[in-house]
Amino acid sequence: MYSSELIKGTLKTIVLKLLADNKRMYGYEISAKVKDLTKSKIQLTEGALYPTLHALEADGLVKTETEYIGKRVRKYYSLSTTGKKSAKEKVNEFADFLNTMKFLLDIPQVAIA
Amino acid sequence: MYSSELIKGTLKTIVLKLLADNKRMYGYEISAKVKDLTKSKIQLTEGALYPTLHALEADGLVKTETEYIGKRVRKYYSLSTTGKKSAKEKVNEFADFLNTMKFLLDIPQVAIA
DNA sequence: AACAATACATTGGTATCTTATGTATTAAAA
DNA sequence: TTTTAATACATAAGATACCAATGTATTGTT
Repeated sequence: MYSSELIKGTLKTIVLKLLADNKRMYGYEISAKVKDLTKSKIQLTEGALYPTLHALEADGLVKTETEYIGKRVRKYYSLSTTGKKSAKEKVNEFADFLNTMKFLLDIPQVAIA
Repeated sequence: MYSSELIKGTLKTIVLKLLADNKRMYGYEISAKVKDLTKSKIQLTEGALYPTLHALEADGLVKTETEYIGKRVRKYYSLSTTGKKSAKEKVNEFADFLNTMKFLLDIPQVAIA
């Protein structure tokens, strides 16, 4: 787990990227996927995730379809056309930022785990 | 310039790293150095920088000496023993975070500029 | 029967930033 | 020479994005 400030500003990028790769996902699935992919180093809290998903929807970047699994509701999110464009932009911007920070903090190349 | 969310949570790490490399620096110098090193991609605002420096001082991570250049005041910051330790930890944590994000966002290796 | 996991959501609080404003000195440009 | 830009500090108000806590309800596991 990283100190909480670090995650700030990356949540939307993470969500958009996952949706770009997976076509449609629901909230709980997104948080589980992130936890899994990061070996629990990043764990999205519900208080952060759901408001973010709602904001993405309000901005027209994602659309939703609600389904019932038995009696339990499940809300699927998928990227709109604008969302697909935004996903690429956000990931590219982060890639650029990553390189800038690596240079600024003099961080050496690390082998891919 | 990156969208403002991205920078969030990185300011302390940047300041500590610069002080680790330069022994002592003053506020204006820090912001100028960051702007220079990042080709203006990261520009620290005064409203963010000065409160951060004061917080680092309050936490005992940096110490200060005030000097006068003519009639103009200049406040130098340098790392305390705790600050040196903290600088290494923060940079290491951020390096780890960058690798996690690189994997999560599927960002390819980029040639060093 | 009780607990953990699944699945949604909201509220209150905090940290961290941006924007704007303020003061003052010094150097450069018009 | 006067005005603008750069140097150098600082604070206040407001926005944003998050965390922690709480809530509801269903389903699977012990």
